[in-house]
Amino acid sequence: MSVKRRPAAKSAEASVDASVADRILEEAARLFFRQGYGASSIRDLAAAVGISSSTLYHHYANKEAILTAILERFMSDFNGALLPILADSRRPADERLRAAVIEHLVFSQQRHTELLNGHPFRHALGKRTLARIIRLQREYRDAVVALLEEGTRAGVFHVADATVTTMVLLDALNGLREWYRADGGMTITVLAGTYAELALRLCGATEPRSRHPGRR
Amino acid sequence: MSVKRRPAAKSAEASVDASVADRILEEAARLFFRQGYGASSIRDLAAAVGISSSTLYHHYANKEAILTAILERFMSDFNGALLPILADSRRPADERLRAAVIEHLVFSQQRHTELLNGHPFRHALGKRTLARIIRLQREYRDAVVALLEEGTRAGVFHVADATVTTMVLLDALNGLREWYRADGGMTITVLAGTYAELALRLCGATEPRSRHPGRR
DNA sequence: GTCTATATTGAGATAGAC
DNA sequence: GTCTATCTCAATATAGAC
Repeated sequence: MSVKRRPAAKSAEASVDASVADRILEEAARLFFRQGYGASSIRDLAAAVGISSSTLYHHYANKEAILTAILERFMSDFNGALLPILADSRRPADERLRAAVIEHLVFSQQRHTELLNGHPFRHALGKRTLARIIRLQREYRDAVVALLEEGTRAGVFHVADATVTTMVLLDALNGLREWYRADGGMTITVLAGTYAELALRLCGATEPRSRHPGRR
Repeated sequence: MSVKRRPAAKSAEASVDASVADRILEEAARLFFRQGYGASSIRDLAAAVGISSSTLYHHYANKEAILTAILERFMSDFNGALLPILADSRRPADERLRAAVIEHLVFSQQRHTELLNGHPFRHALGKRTLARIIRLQREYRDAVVALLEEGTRAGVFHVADATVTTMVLLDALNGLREWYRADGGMTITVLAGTYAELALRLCGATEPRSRHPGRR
């Protein structure tokens, strides 16, 4: 349970109609994102949800289980959205890459509080859980590598080292959430378009001169 | 004190001739890097250095002061190494970018345990300290933006949005430390060369056909 | 400058009633 | 399923002798 329906990008206030287990995940994601996992106490979380701390333990075994639930749900939803785009063999590689970059950024921004993967959290997770998370990340990464290789074989890309190029691309995409703030005037959609152009450049896609980004 | 001489990339064992304050920083960086700041206790650290926990407080006011010392020393050394490269107006922009990318990666790898900036640590630092750290980061970032703009004006680069392109580049460079392990067969020097090529591509530098990376 | 205690706080988690 | 009250422990930091 608690993995069922969920209003992905709830605007601001806590969902009124969501189950307690879901509201816990929602508030936990917000807290962990803002204050960090270690600095968010079980009591903080209980207060944010509006329940007592012991009620939390009725819904989740412990603090780590909450973090795990957030991460696994996000990652599996994320892969569910991205993998079909990457592997859609009917479209040319550059189109798929462009679409994937945009979806990656838009999806991540819509649910940015749940995007908690990063150095710190590795230390908070048990071995088995960490392994599952990493498997999901690797699945996505491998799909990107495969796309770059396929595109290079097709002559659409010119990628010398698909693995390194993929890491460069993904690190750039994931880095965005560290500095992007929605109130800065740049919409995520516009920004995603810019990133897509840069990704194509990175992969040595032949740039159509008509809409090349090389202007100031 | 403790900010003076320091053997930058000490191979493995603790320096015998270093001061206690320096050895504390060295072991703290290792511990924080491996286990995370929150998960490293003052007792762990004392044990690693081979002193009692109370002796630590003779050298540093508290745990945060140790983290601060590590971060500030690293960042200021880093800027000291990189800013002159970026701003060396005698060299063409593409050469400077290539050199900076390589130095960024090599420097970061040599002292990778000290490279602790990332989401988690922001929550461990006080406001004033955090502001100083961010100022140093911004100084570096601005220098990169300036280089991209200068190179574009000179026709060496074709960068549409220097700020976004800079973030893409820096996020990619900083992301490396999360997944790179020196025992994986790839030397950091080779890898840095690949990153430099990709950086030039990203900036729309006119690729000399003789050594273009577009081969498998 | 280093040590052996120890004070103090706040965390995660549980007991058991309703 | 939710609460109040509490246990237990580990962490930062300090006191004060040598």
